[in-house]
Amino acid sequence: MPSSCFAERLGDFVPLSTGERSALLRLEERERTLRRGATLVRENDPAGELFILRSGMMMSYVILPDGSRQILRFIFPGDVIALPALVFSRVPETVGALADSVVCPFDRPLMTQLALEQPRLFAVIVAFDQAERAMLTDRIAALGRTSAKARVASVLLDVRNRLRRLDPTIDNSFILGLTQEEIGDATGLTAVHVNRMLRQLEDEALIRRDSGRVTLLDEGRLGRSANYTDRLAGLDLSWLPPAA
Amino acid sequence: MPSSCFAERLGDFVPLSTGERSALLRLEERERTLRRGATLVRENDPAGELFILRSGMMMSYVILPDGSRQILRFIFPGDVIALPALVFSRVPETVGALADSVVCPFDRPLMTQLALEQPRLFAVIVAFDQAERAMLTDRIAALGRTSAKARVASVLLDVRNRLRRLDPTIDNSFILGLTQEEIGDATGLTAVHVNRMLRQLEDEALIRRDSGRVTLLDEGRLGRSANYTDRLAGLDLSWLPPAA
DNA sequence: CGCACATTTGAGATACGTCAATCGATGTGG
DNA sequence: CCACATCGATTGACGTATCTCAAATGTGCG
Repeated sequence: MPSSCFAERLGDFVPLSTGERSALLRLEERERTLRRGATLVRENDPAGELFILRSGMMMSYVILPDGSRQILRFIFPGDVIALPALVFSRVPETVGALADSVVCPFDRPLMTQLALEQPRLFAVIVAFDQAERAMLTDRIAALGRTSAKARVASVLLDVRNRLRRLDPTIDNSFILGLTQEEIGDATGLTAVHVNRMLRQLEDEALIRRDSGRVTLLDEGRLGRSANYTDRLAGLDLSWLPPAA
Repeated sequence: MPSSCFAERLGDFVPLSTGERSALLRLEERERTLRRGATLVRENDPAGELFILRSGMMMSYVILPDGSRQILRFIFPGDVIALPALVFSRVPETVGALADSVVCPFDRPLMTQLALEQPRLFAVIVAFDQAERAMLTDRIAALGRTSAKARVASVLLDVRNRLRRLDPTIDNSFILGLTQEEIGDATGLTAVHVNRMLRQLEDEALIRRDSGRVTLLDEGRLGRSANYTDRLAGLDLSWLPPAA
């Protein structure tokens, strides 16, 4: 059976039946390639397709009236893209590629069908969405009540943890893949100030940097100062009935 | 048939069958009363029950290590409380009462059962949750990229719109029901600065205030300066199959 | 080899926070 | 019914985290 990156990810958390796996495969029949910088869907576009990210790294963001950008989430392989498009007539967020990426587009009705015919599977998708919701609230707390340094640290930890989930090989050292301006747009800061915060983290021996590669030198202290929680690690799917 | 405030709310968006209404009623068989200031669930409590707010006004929030508080969302009658508890073993947010309130507690398995036996209904609940997700991302954008004045204005608009959905009588004048400290904890500001922003909004003839009552004097200008979107108004549930 | 873009650093401006005091409303015990 | 405590709103003076503007220094890519 061909592999579904979505099924692989869900399978890390709950066992999936053959029927469920093949239902998931139907979501990944097509492919589209995006170069870094490309836009997949634009805010206010009529909602048409949903996507699953197969490889690369993407982000969703909004542009405010004054032209500034707020990045809402980083998107990694196995994530569902534009789930909100399921319930809005116009998509509420722009989605763009942070690195060369491959997505699998599928039509909204396919997800509806899955909701009605594979309720267990749909419940798993909802569970992941809740984990993501928790990440959004963490970000709200970070933006509202933590320092610039903490917010930058939290982005570093977040990206590292998401990358490690895809490649358990990754330890404390990884390629960030974000410009300082992108970090700033995610944390509500200026690129200039992000730079100063990175330098400070480096001066305090919390991280090391060379040419795009970041090494976390004291993860414990970093995590505490950033008030960081890995939400995917806290998921509890034991309430799901066994696979059909 | 007795009324379910949850069914009433969903019924504003999609027609519900008799069977669906009675399934929803099972979620509201019990009641618990809370006084203003009372805590319903506390962050890190083991996840047990979910709730539907029947009357009053509540909030969810987190307390950061330095003792500061970030309010994540305001909760109004008909809202599901602690949905994240469905998928986490420990609840990620504290929920407390902003006004004397009545909630209907129900056990997690009841929601699971609903997910599996009433997929259409569950899809509606997911849709509402997506609307709420959009409100969270709006708040992220507000915290990250808008001025203190805009954030305060956006809270005013948000509360007014939510209240109006419950009582269409409400026009531009309403009882806010929040202290300035609570507004600050929602917007990432200090109570002192919230006060100054309210005064500025008043000086600019955007709002009027007397003793807890707020009147929006220029909703258009207020909405633009706050970059506010009513997410519930943008919901599109036409993709749902007809009621069983 | 040169151009676009990201990073880095400095100097000065500002939005928002902190601290502190006053005032009014509400409630409570004596 | 009053004295007093409490809590929220208000305002002023001052401190500081972060932004803005500007220029220099890399750095990958055609």
